Amino acid sequence: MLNVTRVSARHLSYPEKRMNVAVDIVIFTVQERALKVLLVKRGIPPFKDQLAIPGGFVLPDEDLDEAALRELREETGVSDVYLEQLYSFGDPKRDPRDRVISIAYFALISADRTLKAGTDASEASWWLVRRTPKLAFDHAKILKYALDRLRNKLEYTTVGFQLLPPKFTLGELQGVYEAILEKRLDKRNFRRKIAELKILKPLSKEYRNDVGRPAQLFQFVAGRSAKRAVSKKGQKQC
Amino acid sequence: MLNVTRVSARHLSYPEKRMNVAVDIVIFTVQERALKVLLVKRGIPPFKDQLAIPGGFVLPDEDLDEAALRELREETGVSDVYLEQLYSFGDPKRDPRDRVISIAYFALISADRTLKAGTDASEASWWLVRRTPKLAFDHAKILKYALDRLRNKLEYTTVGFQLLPPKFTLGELQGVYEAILEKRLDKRNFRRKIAELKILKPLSKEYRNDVGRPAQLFQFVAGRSAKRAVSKKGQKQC
DNA sequence: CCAAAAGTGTTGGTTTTACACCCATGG
DNA sequence: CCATGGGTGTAAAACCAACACTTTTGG
Repeated sequence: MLNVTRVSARHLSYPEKRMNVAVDIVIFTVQERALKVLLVKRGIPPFKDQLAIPGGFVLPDEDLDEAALRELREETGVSDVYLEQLYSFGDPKRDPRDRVISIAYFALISADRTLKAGTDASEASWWLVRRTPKLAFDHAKILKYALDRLRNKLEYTTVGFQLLPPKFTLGELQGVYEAILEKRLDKRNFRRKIAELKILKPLSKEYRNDVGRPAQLFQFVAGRSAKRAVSKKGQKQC
Repeated sequence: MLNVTRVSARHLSYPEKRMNVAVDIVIFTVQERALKVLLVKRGIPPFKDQLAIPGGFVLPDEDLDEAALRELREETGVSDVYLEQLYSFGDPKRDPRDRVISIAYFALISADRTLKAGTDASEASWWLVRRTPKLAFDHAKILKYALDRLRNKLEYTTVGFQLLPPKFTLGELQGVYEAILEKRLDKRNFRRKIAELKILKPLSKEYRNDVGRPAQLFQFVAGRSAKRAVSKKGQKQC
């Protein structure tokens, strides 16, 4: 409205060449206090026998999110997880055989979920994020991007809870944060911050004890908008 | 590494159907202390004669960023602007005629740049972000998404400077922030924050005076990594 | 009784907000 | 001399980081 500056613009027109569109999903979990990512071994070229982030092509009538969910189900047998679009990668040379645009997603699944066997020969397994081997395509770049995003989101949202089972202890929760941020956090400060968010309900009379004193179990209640989340930028590494 | 959980995974295979891939660019500027967005009137169906965000198809050998830059140049005659990928939209019905995946970008251009005439009949003009008419496709959603992102980035990065000419006053800078955040900021607090960033060089003996006392001109020096940027979450609206 | 993890408050430093007056120029 | 925007400091409140000991259980 209201402005006089005008320029001409090219007409939009339909192109000569269409492209392959895939979704690739960086699936994270935390096991044994370490952040892990699900990788599959490719059964076919290109990059046959190398490890890759799970993914697949978007079907003609599928929304991108649907495609990502479907792939996630196919690879892991799991639905109902946290899933978020990450970034799109479109280097014309990223697939050596044909042009493929990849819409990358990241997903968080809780450690208690065991993955069920899929339908074909490729196998998927969990790898320590810090010890991944060479990956197919530009998947190392995608993984790095996902990791950065996860770290950032941890500090201003409550995504971290997605990595835990429905009932968990504060120690486990802190373990998730420490695994992802790769630093130790102060227990008292951490608990104070979590408490301020008012998003945890203590389960009365429910405790867990492996070793040591039994810990109160909590449940995540998404309730209010979780403003300032758990962050500790400058906290000294213990 | 190290984990034993395994699931089968579908082979990746090349799909039957390819798709159209487009880039759409939300181009912002600040003029007269208001945030504006560049819209083009579509010359061809679908949505002929409606307003849309500028965009076009990705060419077969073009990276996504290149495609966005090219479109930006074609629509505005301007290169060398801030450009960032936003999100990808892929609802199968978003284009009524054929399936088109849109990779959305947002760009910031400084108010001093006048757009040069393009090469064909469609015309582009600046619209107040708060007063845009009905847009073609899902472009209203894309615009909203871009606006949210811009607001957020303003608070923890220095993107705001991209909306100003090379030389500017602190009043102008504050005006950009106020236009985007849609709230008044405290002058002294704003200036203190900017000063802490140490990213502005005062231009000695250079002043601007329209009305009132002449204001010192500054230059943006990208220099150091600009940690905590200008933010004022809970600042009282004056 | 030992080992292990759970649980719990206080203090000092830093950051953020609120707030008001004088200055230089043009008309 | 009036109108306009430029320029500047301080005090109170909120927030954040550092830090150590007691409790409960199992073995």
